[in-house]
Amino acid sequence: MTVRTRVAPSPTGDPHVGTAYIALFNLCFARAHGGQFLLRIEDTDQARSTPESEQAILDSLRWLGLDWDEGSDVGGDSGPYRQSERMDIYAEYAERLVSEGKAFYCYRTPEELNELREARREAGNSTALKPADLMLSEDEQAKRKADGVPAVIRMMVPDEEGACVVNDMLRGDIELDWSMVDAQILLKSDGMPTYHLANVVDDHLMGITHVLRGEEWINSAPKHKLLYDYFGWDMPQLCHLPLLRNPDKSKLSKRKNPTSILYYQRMGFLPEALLNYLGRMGWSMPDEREKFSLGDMLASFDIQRVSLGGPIFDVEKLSWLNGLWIRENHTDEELAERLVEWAFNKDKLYEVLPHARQRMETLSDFAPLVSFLVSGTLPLTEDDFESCKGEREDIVKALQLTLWHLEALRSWQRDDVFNAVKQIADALDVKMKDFLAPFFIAVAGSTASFSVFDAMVLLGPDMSRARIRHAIDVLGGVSKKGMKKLEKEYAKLAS
RNA sequence: GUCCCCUUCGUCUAGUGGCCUAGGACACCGCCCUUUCACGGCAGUAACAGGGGUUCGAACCCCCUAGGGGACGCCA
Repeated sequence: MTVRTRVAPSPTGDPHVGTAYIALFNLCFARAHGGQFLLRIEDTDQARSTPESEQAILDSLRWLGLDWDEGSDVGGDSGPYRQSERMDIYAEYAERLVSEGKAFYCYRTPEELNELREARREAGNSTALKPADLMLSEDEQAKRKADGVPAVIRMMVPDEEGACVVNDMLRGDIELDWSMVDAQILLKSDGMPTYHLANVVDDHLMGITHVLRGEEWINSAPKHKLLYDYFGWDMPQLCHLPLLRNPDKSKLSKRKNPTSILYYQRMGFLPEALLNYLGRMGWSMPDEREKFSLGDMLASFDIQRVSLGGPIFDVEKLSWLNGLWIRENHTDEELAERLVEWAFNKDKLYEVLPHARQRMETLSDFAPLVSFLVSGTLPLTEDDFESCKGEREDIVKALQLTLWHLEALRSWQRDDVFNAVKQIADALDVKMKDFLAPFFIAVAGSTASFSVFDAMVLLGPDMSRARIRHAIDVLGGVSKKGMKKLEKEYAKLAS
């Protein structure tokens, strides 16, 4: 048995707890059956995958203790399929389908596609475009080709009534109407494969027998099944795991919750506790024990014990569990070691000393100056913002607009953060000095601190965003109506 | 809009036709321990979404309704 997890960097490059969640269950399922657990890094979208974002994922998984087996394709020089000179294998497979009439070149423009989808929706149908919808006359096809219109390769799909039956290890047979399945793009105009092609080809080449992935993939299973049929390959057994949710039950997202493993790391959660908690999401030990290690989980793993309701990620219970791990599994000596490893070490001191030293008269000035860097959520109250200029409403607005801008940031260097904040300050026509005041409170807990930009860089993107979000909450938050208004305003600023 | 998945305390869950007057954990509340707070101990509030079947018997099987979520991209 060979099981794989495909991991893709999130748009901002942060390692997502959802990725670790899926990886954990893949690992348990594979190892509990004496099989292999392989990892495959997704790198078909150049905009997302950078060497740094890929490395961050690998580091995070390793930090959690999720080690993958030999044969994984995790970048560097080791990967058999990801190296750019090998990317053309996907094109070859796509061409093979074209020559067999199972795929076709498509020269349609984005505008045309929008119109076609709109027409279908208005007719009350699904928006799935079929080969027949996309067909151009031979003349037109040749003309566009000659004009150099970008082409993609799409797969042929049945255009008939009826359903595709997909088997899921937890749900049994699922019937999905063929009418919902569109002529999926397999090869993009830049020559890169889409997930669907890459996924099927890689899994086949890697000898994957079982795929455990998130529930959001159920709807594309028919496409994958069809591709396996087209290639004449055996399809792996599928298993769709429930999705981790925000407190409002929507799919776990960083806009509503810290989702980066780095955040939990910086917050001071132990990897074994975080992993333990993820193992409790949608799964339980046969004896209902709350606290268990990866080894314990492995020893009693049974995929049938997965419950299908999407679990809400509850930081409070995670904290309790983390406390249990700290208190019950560490001697003073071990705890001291962990603290040193976490933040109380020379490297971290060197990071902050340049910012702190100008403000020190005695050594004892140091701790209060930097304590916010090793704190979790700051104990703020509304009164802390009293010294800030402007109405409370305007402060909240400034915080929220900037928060969105910071959420969109790809890179978290000092200049990037500075520019993002400055853009909003300029757009709102507020002097930088006044604009920054609430950010000092939110991020450092006080206006008497070193540069808020340096502070945010040291804290990292997720902790910084979480602090700003917390400040907004402390100030009373934004009403649903107000939020819509702000979103409109932000859209205007951003464009 | 179309299709798919899901539905047990506020939250995570146990439960696979009789052991269910539905069990555990977090949170909350109360008491005890304690010079404070926390930890720990004890106790309490709190759930089978609704309606129809099937069955001697249904949280569990079937159907309908409702609610929630997801998918419908040259993202994964």
